[in-house]
Amino acid sequence: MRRSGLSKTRERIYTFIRKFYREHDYAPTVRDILRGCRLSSTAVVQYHLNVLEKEGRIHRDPEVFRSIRLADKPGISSVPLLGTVAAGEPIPVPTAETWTSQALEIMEVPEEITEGKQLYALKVKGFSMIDALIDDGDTVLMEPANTAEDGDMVAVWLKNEQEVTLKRFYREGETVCLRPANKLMEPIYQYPENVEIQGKVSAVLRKL
Amino acid sequence: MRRSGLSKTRERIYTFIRKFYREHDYAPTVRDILRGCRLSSTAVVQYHLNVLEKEGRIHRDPEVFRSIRLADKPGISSVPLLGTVAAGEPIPVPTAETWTSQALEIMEVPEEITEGKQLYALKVKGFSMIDALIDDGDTVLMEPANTAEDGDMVAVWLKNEQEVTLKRFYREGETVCLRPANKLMEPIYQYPENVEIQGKVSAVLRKL
DNA sequence: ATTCCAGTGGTACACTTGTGCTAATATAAT
DNA sequence: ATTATATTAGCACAAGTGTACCACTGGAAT
Repeated sequence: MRRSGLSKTRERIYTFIRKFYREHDYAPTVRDILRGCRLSSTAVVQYHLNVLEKEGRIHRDPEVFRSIRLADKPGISSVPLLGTVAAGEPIPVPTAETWTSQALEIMEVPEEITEGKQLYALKVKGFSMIDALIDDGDTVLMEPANTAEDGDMVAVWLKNEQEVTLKRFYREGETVCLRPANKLMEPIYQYPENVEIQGKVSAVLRKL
Repeated sequence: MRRSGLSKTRERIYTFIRKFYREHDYAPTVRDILRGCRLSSTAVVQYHLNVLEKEGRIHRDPEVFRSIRLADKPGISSVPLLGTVAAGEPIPVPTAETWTSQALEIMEVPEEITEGKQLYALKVKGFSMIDALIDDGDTVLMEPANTAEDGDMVAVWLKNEQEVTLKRFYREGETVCLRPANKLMEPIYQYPENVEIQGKVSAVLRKL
């Protein structure tokens, strides 16, 4: 008998449960495991399930069919809400530590929006970004960035003006053109030395 | 029978399943639902589960105990994208059949946004709603409604003008005041006979 | 040897569960 | 009123299911 090391059948059972969960999104029964692991007695399965539970690797409710749960979690992208952004304030740029340590809240967003990228969220205060069609109370999802491509919606820090605005970014010869998303309003032109890109706006979320 | 609006028992069953999942991490049986919703026949539960499955809100494997799975992953709701909305077009109002049958796409959004409510999504085409801070290409999440409270952002159909706009709704004596979200722009006043509420705007989603 | 124990096999019981069937009721449309 | 459709009700059956029980194997410690 192997005192050190893991029981082979028990590991096969455990991995089978994982596999079964991936394929069905619900737990297998004792007899599902029996067939899946080519065992010949429900008692064997029962025995190993009891051990696995005692080891804390699974949970079960007595007498409830398909009640096996793994000490495991589904992966949804959670995004830290790092603070608020208002007119005249620089946007806080997150570091590895601030990422979750000083998060006010963890927001859960679909992967569709993040596309796997590491984003952070900011709550917009005031109407200073209304020309970017961003309202008071909206949430913006930011992607950390120092540079931008033409057409990107970026958060820029204007050194002389000492303020942050959200604009679409275009290079035009020697200057930089910053266009509001709202086409009714006029673009502004700046020298590259005066603009500092703080991040790309990846999405806007408005809850009414 | 109510053709518009959702079956009450069916919604109770659906929310019970969600609640049960939150509490147990596995699906309820038909009889769990029966007891939890204080119904008196498994056939009633079976009937509504069949409808829910036809509507695409749940999935089941035949003859498998506790095989109910929600179309919504935990923390994420799926919302049918029913079409586009542009100036001069009425907003399509969904019925039970159109819910998933004619959905162009199923969008996944955080449950934080839907708050459990049954919403549908529309893609905005053109700039007709820019005074509501809604851009071309934005997605609006609509909640079906015929009435509105003061301050609600609603989609209204103006009969005389034959067009839909998104505005904030206020009653002012005999008339109805419709305010653009953009405070730079002027509100319009209408007689109640001319406005027909098509739904509440529950959220705005902009992907850049 | 003997004892101990993790692990395996086989089986049976009592209960649970999805489903099918029939009937009844309620509301809407004609 | 009549028809159609949605919903509720009661019940029975076959199969699925967790669990208890007993017997057995093989290696390790004594």
